[in-house]
Amino acid sequence: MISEAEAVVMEVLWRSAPRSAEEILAEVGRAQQWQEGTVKSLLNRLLKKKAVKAERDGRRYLYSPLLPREKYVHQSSKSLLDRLFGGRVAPLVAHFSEQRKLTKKDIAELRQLLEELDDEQP
Amino acid sequence: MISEAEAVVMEVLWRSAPRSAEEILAEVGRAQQWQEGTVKSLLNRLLKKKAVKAERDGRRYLYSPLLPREKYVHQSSKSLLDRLFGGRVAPLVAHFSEQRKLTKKDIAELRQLLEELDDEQP
DNA sequence: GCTCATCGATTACACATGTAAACATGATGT
DNA sequence: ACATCATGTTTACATGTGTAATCGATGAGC
Repeated sequence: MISEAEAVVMEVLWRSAPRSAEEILAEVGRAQQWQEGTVKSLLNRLLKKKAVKAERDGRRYLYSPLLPREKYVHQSSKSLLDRLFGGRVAPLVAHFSEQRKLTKKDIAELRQLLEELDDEQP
Repeated sequence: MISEAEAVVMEVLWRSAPRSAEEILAEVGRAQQWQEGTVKSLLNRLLKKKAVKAERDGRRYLYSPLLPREKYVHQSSKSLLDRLFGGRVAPLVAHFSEQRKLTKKDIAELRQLLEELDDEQP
């Protein structure tokens, strides 16, 4: 699958695409301390993995995601959930609850969510 | 940190410890197709990482976890949550909800959980 | 005491990953 | 047309990981 460093590049493209390597570097170079070559390498690996595509734009390429963020998020979350929580969501939430890591906002949103589920499935 | 293959060994020890390498192999060997040497290597890496300890028992060693499962679970979950959901729990649950991956049991438990939170914080 | 079976420790090796330098090539200014 | 610059491609290299074979020590049976 796609690695953590690669995912950083993907996040940039998911926010907005197509983008040139230079633009990607500009956006990510600050947070990560990456050189140009690093971003180029990552882009090439992503191309090889068919996670992004590149279209020529004059001298350079513009990159766009092929792998949808939704899919990546789902794969990652499901894998974690399966490995650590027997594939079930409630135990995960319970875990964060025990760690007091639920914000008031989380709680409000969860409540909201559950209500909506009620409405949907009468 | 501790890798996925290593975590498989840890799970065995978290279920019950101390255990000999042989016992660990017996328990994981079926599911994973691991040879003896593989388990030994993983145990050694875990020792080096201070994730387990070993106490002599005659000719062999008995291994026990040093890293608590709670800690491992928390690190892994938090890292995923931060990277993919802005560090917040509700969006993760929403994600699974959209994917229709909330079981009835999940929903019931979440509801329960929220009620308990109400009681706790008056 | 010598030999063999058992364990753990060491070493191996291919592939992934993070990080980047070196190289190639085509566009550009002069 | 030529040198230079900007871009992408190839190669590099250390470290981590999955998977194991081999080496070495140590206790057990003869």
